[in-house]
Amino acid sequence: MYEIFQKYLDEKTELTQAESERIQSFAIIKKLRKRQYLLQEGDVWKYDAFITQGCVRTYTVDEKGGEHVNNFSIENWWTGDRESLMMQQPSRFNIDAIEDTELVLFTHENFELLCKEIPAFNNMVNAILQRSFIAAQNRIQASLTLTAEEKYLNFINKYPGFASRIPQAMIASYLGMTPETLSRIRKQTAKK
Amino acid sequence: MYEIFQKYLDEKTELTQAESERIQSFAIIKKLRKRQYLLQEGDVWKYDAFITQGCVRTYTVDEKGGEHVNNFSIENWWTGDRESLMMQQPSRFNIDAIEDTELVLFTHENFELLCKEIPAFNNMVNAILQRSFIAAQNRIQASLTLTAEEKYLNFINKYPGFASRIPQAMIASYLGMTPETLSRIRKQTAKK
DNA sequence: TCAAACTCTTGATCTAGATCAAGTTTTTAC
DNA sequence: GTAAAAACTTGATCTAGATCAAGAGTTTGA
Repeated sequence: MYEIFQKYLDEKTELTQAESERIQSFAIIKKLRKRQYLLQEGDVWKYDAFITQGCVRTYTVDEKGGEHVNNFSIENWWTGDRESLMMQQPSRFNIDAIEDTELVLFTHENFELLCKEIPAFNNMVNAILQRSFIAAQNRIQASLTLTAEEKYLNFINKYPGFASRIPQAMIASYLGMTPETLSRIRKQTAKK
Repeated sequence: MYEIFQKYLDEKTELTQAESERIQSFAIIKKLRKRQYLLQEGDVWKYDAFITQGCVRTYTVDEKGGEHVNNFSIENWWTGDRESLMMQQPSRFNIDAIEDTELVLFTHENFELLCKEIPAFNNMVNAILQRSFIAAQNRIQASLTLTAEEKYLNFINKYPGFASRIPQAMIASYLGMTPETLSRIRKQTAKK
């Protein structure tokens, strides 16, 4: 499934044949079964990871055992724990597969090497980071200003297709509400 | 007050004399009085802005006129609206000064030029963005998992010094609660 | 220097969404 | 194919925090 990542690169950057090959030479293909962990709380995250197929969630577990979903990532997105990676510290997050998933991994060492060697690659990485940051800001904004119902409508509007492949309870958690509340909201909005 | 920005650069990067001068040649010094806008909703943001002195808030206004504070930025931090800047679209945010404030501005054109010309500068900018993203992720995490009281304690722990220079009502808004609730929490926690 | 305008506190009441508890439906795994 | 486990719904009740209201500081600016 490396072709999917290659296609992504081709869309986002202009690379020479040699550069493309250099990138591919570092790529590690990884497959996850549904429920399988990519990262477990307490481990140090060491990769840059691109999803070519499937869906993954990033979440924390509180003292009472409750799970809080921070993020979903699907094909053509990146995943991982930047904080753990940058600070070389144990992660507070778990990442596991919601569906059978395929990824392209780079060790961060190799990834940084690619960023240094290939300016176009570095620029692409920075552009992605910009967009991730903007998305995070918008999410904070939404959490401060929207009601539960508005958060849900905003979510399905922004990420159509997610609702059908991700269990409702996880979406509820991502939106900061209980599964019961989301169920009632869905019933409400279906009527309209 | 450019020296403060120069000091920041010296701490974060290794620049030649010529590079430092090149950067300074693009710098625009801007002063804001308390309450003065740096950016108003509907305008397109065109700068990269570093605060050398003072404090600024980024906020939105909802249909009912309620203000929602997204961010505070103080000296040695950056501010602005990345989304408006990147997409060249009217901003949904207002930014105004909580105290008399001094900034160093770069037009985004010049800023990008500096990034291209000076790799060390580009690297610094990317490192800042990384940290901003991590901070945003942590804020999302906190908003999903913490109670009102925990959010406040987390805030004063993370940003000691902010509480004394920013009006309580704005902090309450930033934390996603009403001023009344924050006032009661402070009374509560003072007792302990 | 003093009135107007903010800022913060405190109390009473209300409500969106949480929690608790049972079903019902769907998926999974042998 | 079917039993067990997940996933979802629905109802009853509860509660953290919101809203409304009024008073007590504190700042501000002419």
